[in-house]
Amino acid sequence: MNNLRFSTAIHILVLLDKNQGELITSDFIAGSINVNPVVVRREIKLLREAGLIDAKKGKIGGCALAIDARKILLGDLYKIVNKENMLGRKNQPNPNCAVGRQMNGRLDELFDQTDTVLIETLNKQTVKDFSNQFE
Amino acid sequence: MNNLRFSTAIHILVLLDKNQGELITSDFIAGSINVNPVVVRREIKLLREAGLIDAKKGKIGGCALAIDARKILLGDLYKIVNKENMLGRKNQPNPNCAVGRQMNGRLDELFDQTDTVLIETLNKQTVKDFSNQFE
DNA sequence: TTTAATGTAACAAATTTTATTACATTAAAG
DNA sequence: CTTTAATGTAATAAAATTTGTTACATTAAA
Repeated sequence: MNNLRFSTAIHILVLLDKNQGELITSDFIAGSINVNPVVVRREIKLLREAGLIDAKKGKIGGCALAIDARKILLGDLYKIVNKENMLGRKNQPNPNCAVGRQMNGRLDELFDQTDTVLIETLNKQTVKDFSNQFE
Repeated sequence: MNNLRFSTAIHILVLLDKNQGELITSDFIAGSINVNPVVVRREIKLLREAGLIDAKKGKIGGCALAIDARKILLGDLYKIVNKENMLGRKNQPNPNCAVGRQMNGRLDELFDQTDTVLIETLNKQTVKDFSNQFE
């Protein structure tokens, strides 16, 4: 997770929460985050596919929350923007070594356990909880 | 944490635990992990600086655990090999936007909390616990 | 003195991440 | 029905990160 995806996604959702009832453009969002609008639209695509956001095309288009920010858990958001294990990747160890042969099986268990704890922890907070911290 | 560092480091420590009393070379370790020996030595450097490993130079050199594997917590290991936030990096938002201006402060809190929980979770297991899973 | 190891710097290659350009599509408004 | 302003997305470029490799200095045993 050495990227900007979680930060970008939560920034988008906070902006939409703070502007409920309006349609917000990706250019406006990009201006707040300070990244390229296409990067924002790529992130919005994922959030849309996950059912968090609705987008309207055409003139006077833009996007808005599809569900209440109180229903969006941060762990769910994390899962949308990150498909990898938190503890990173695995090597492809030597199968002729007893340790090497067993390593990835053990790491898979550890990685799964760790990801589960992380997501459960994040799920204790909603986007609304996070957004409410902003004045 | 989109890299091989944690997997590589724990692989090294398991090998050393499984070969207590011997000096193990970075070439042997590299053969088990299936990576370049210099990559192994780079990781060993960190583990050495953290006091987990001793290395002996010269002919019949190699490395060994400096402390008992039962004293090495996985959370401590994680901190040695990863200096970034688990949830990734932060943008440099627009300070002229009310949300953008506050975003990184809020993310810092969330990121710190999350890292703390992860590390505490990992600290429930030692390298020995992990190593004992290997036949 | 030779040999086999660590230690590390310097650089190359590969992969991942982000930025940019271009353009098709959509829908409102004149 | 044409213009305008937005999304949607593909293709590519650029930047940054990660891993691999080469080279060589240093160390210590034989």
